[in-house]
Amino acid sequence: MGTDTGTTSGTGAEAVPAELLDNLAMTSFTVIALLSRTAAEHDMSLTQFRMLAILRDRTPTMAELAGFLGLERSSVSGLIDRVARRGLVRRTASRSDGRAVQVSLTDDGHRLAGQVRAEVAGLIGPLIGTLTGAEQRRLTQLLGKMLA
Amino acid sequence: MGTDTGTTSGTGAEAVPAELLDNLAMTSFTVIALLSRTAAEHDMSLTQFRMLAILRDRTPTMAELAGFLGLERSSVSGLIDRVARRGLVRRTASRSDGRAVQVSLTDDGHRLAGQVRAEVAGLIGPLIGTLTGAEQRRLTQLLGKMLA
DNA sequence: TAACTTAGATGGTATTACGAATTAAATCAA
DNA sequence: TTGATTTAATTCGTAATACCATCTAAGTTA
Repeated sequence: MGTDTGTTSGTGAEAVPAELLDNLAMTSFTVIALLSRTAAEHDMSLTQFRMLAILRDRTPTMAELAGFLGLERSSVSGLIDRVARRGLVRRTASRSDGRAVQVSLTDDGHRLAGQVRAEVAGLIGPLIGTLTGAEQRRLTQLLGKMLA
Repeated sequence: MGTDTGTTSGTGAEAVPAELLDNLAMTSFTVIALLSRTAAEHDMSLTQFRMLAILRDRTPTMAELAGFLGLERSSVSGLIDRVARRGLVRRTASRSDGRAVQVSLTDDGHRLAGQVRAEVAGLIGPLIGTLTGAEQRRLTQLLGKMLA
């Protein structure tokens, strides 16, 4: 009793194996903590880091960016304010819509985004280093299937 | 160039495959977002939810709890204040150390923690439902090995 | 007993994120 | 074309998060 999430022999593949749930949660917390720490070393929040990653290959409007981040537009205004103050992103008036604002990375922003990504890769290395090459490929594939 | 994280034929298993890095990050954001949303529906933050999960099978001191959460002790004080105000946790004076405080879940806290966990399982279900049973077991095992 | 260390709480600050209200531009209707 | 409505973004006020520095009380050590 207590944990009602065990691998019950139910009506098919519906019940979530408790161990998978736990492993997914723990992995996620580990990865996110790692991303946060790396971002923090560059005086960035996790959200700012996400934003930089998103802007690497996009130039969205404020509303679109809010959509990507799952935030309200009002939240993104302040977020961009702070990052723009540091010269990492730039606001450009949209030519097609006089109300809209296009957000893009500056050169500094591009540099920082790339650098942080490399650092993250360095930190994730030891984590996935416990897996053999074949296991890494299998994990990549399984996660990919799940996300699809 | 630009992305310096490709699967370089390096000195062994050191380089991080970019795709694995991306899949891990995306999975983590997905899972964390799911946890956050579920917590938010119960007027809890992600940290509060983590705290509840931790307290399910522990009765740590404030300092120990801070260690589990990776937070400063001062941050945990306020965190516990807010959750205790809602009757989910309880502070008890430690008998072995007059300075220390033991934190434990109340019955309400236990109930809520269990309920939220069940809801999370329900939301993760569709995600991992794309995998066959065998794939789920393999994923569980791979994540477990990585976390070990 | 005096000096030090540790546990927790408190106060002040910056950030985050929200909702409500505001301004300006765009669209739709008459 | 004017007037009403919708939409994009910002601003304002609020609550929560988390930090650091500081404080108090309780332990430990010299």
